[in-house]
Amino acid sequence: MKIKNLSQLIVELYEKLSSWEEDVVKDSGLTTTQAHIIDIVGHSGSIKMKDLAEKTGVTTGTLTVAADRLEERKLLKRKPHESDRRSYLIELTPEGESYFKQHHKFHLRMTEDLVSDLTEKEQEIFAGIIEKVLGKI
Amino acid sequence: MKIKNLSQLIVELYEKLSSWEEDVVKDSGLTTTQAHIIDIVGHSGSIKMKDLAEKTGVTTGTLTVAADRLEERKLLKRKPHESDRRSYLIELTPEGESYFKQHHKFHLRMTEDLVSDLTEKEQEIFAGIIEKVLGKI
DNA sequence: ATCAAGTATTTTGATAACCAAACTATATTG
DNA sequence: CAATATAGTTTGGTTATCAAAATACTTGAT
Repeated sequence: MKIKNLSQLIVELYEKLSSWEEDVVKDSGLTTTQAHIIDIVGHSGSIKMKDLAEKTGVTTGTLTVAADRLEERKLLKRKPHESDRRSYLIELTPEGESYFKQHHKFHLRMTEDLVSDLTEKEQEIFAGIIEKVLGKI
Repeated sequence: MKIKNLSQLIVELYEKLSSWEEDVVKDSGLTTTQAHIIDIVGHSGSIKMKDLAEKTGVTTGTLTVAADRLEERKLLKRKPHESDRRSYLIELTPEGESYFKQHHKFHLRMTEDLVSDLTEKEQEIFAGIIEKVLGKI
């Protein structure tokens, strides 16, 4: 297998996933950053600003503003940290949870769509290879 | 194969690729948009603003500004269209070409790294599955 | 040939993302 | 307790982004 071909295929796959994700996020009325934040909080549960900023890959200053927007839209809330008065815990509101679940469902549909031409066997092999690539095996 | 597992794996793979790409682009001193534009022009060669905007997935207004920045940095240039005086052809400068080639090399290294734990056979299967997923077969 | 309609790009006006650095409030440590 | 560290916000500045208006040119129909 020439690395060149494989590289090209991976880039194309990445672009396909990327464009799907962007389309669905924009349709939902959030920016990609906002959706990313909802997704991380949805997965992590209650999380400190600082840790959330780190996971999101932005500075705390950037996150402050993004959290403001999401709080305005009632998708998340800041809860005072019980033992550290400098800190907040970020949590999803019911609306935020609902967005998160919906987005999760989109991923399932997207995956179904993506692998619809693969046999059951091929899907398993695909999963195994991705696990290996991710260093999970 | 449960779609749920596969979906999770695909999301994780996507995130891994995404973070690699972002890291390397930021290190290069360009924004992701700028790198995206260089990449598209590098692949397409001489291309009209309108077509470039479409391929990049932004409005022509957005592209005008981005092209200005890249022209300031001497990575691309506007060349008047020979037969349509409303239009420009966008091309990479030698510096732009050099950036493009370097980025391409990064993709190759990334791919090598990514599939280093796979056997030759597995790499071929992986490529075949991606081709199928992309509708190339 | 001319004039209306269409097209390519730029400009404008607004919101949002993003960073680094300064700032505020609280916590920790010597 | 004082000095230092940490969590989050604010500030000042660049860039991305869009929709809609403006500009300059092309095309099609009469």
